[in-house]
Amino acid sequence: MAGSRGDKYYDVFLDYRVWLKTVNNEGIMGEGCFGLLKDIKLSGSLKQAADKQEMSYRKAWGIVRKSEDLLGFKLVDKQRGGKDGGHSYLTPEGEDLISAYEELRDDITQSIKRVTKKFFNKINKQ
Amino acid sequence: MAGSRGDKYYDVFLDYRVWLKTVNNEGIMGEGCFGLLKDIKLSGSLKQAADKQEMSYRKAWGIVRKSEDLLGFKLVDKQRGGKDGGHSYLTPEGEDLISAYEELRDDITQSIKRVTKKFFNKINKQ
DNA sequence: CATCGATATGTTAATATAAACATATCTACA
DNA sequence: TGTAGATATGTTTATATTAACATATCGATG
Repeated sequence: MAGSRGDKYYDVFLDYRVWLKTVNNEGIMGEGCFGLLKDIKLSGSLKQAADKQEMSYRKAWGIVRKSEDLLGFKLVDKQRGGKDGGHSYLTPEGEDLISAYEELRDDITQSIKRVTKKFFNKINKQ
Repeated sequence: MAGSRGDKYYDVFLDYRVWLKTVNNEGIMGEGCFGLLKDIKLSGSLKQAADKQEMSYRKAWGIVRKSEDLLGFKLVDKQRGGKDGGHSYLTPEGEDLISAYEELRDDITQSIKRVTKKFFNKINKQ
């Protein structure tokens, strides 16, 4: 029976989240912002990135703005008007941030995998 | 200036959270529940544990109940009535869970520290 | 110089989460 | 046998987070 003592806990798992935050505990960047920035890099458009991430443009714009406001510098170089209506590109700082974050996330994923294995070994032995 | 390019990012840091969850993505245990269980172990009382964690008894009780409901077994052996009004002790399963979780958390803390160092080295070099 | 499509942003409605309030139940012990 | 103090739980209020709606602006190009 699911959850009962003695089964192998196949129905539970360890989950985690990481954020870059200000010392004032305000979230600068998490998975949402990261995904957005990555898709901006791919598509050259905040709107397209928002669509890809299945969030409203309003929300996506707000996430980027908050992040930039907290950091004090631009992550995205945004242009409006013109034939295509506008476009968005990552600034060098934006590029730096997502590559560092990606590396961070990969590293933590490994850690979590290792710890998860250990955790469930321990639990299942008991 | 805080946040501006070129400073050492002293004003930002990496934060994280971990949870034990059901595959249905319901939280079984996080820091809140862990802290409670630990204080129940120390005090022998859900009420005292709630006070220690600075949360209402109602909330504490709900956290433990949800956790137990999802797992399908008891984490706390609760007795009511009597001279002292009642008491709560961890079940062997509860003991197992907090010791495993504690080990898990310690391990992840180490991982995060290592990754944080790497992250900020990278960021600050750029 | 009108259009189109993306950026920009205020406002309001809907949900979800958490806090607060209220009240009942249990039982060793004086 | 009434009391005290902790467990047990429904209900409601408040708060925070997210989604939805509405509307303005910009500017290369036909």
